[in-house]
Amino acid sequence: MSIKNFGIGALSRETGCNIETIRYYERIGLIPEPPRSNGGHRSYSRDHLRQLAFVMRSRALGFSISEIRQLLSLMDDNNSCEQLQSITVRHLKEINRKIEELTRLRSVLESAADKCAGGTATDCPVIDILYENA
Amino acid sequence: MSIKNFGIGALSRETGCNIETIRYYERIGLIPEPPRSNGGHRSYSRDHLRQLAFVMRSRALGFSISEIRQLLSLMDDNNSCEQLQSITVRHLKEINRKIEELTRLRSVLESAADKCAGGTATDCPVIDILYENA
DNA sequence: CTACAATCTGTAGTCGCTACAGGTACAAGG
DNA sequence: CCTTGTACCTGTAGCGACTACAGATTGTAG
Repeated sequence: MSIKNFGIGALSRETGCNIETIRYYERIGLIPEPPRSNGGHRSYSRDHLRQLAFVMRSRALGFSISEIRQLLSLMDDNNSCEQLQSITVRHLKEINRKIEELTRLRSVLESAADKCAGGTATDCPVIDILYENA
Repeated sequence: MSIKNFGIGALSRETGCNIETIRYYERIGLIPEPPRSNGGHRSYSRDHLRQLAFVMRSRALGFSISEIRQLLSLMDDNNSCEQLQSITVRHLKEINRKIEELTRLRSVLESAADKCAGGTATDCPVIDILYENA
């Protein structure tokens, strides 16, 4: 007498996750294999939905698949919070690195675009900057 | 009586570009096919080096391969500077979008990491945040 | 001449999906 | 019960931008 289960299409609609992606996550072991109907159709419960939502949220926050795997295994064990925090902090550092990098790129490109004055391509400042050694 | 040419290894050392990547760029037509020695080894000149440096610098500035293809074709034609500028500006917008996104992620993750107080994984604030619907 | 480094081609793997093709299951209407 | 239409199934191939081999050939210094 379980609460009503649902198919992969409904799970996809609920979570906004592509059907192919759901099957992909299952194949690589990020989410558990659900039970099947007699005909072989996947049958999901609320728990599956919750787990998929966790994975999706982690992805949206920029965690890689292998980082998510770590998070999941740390949650299963009766681990201390510290390891989870350390993964998060490492991830944060990486995000900060990316932000700095992009900010640097932006200033280079902005200065190039600003200098464009409608000449011909051969003396375009964009080209100059791309030829420069940074 | 050309200035002395060099092999792919030297080009790799000079530019810092991986040998396999150089061959890859040649295969996809980002850099021209160089002449070959009798035995079939590639023989590069200063011009090749310059072209590869251009491609690498563009990549480092975050341009995609197809964007670089556009830049190259615009340089070949006697085009106006404006098209080059417009590619650059489009690219800049994308970079700004990414910076904003990463900044958003950072604040979410920072607040999670800050709240970690050394409890067990089950009540870790990191986990809570990953389960939340953003 | 020999040894060893450099280079060659071609293919397959990476990551995180996405997009088929070609088949089977299920739910609703007649 | 039967048909229709959709949902779903598996398996494989593709994307971008490389990277990593394997196995053969070439170039060069002692």
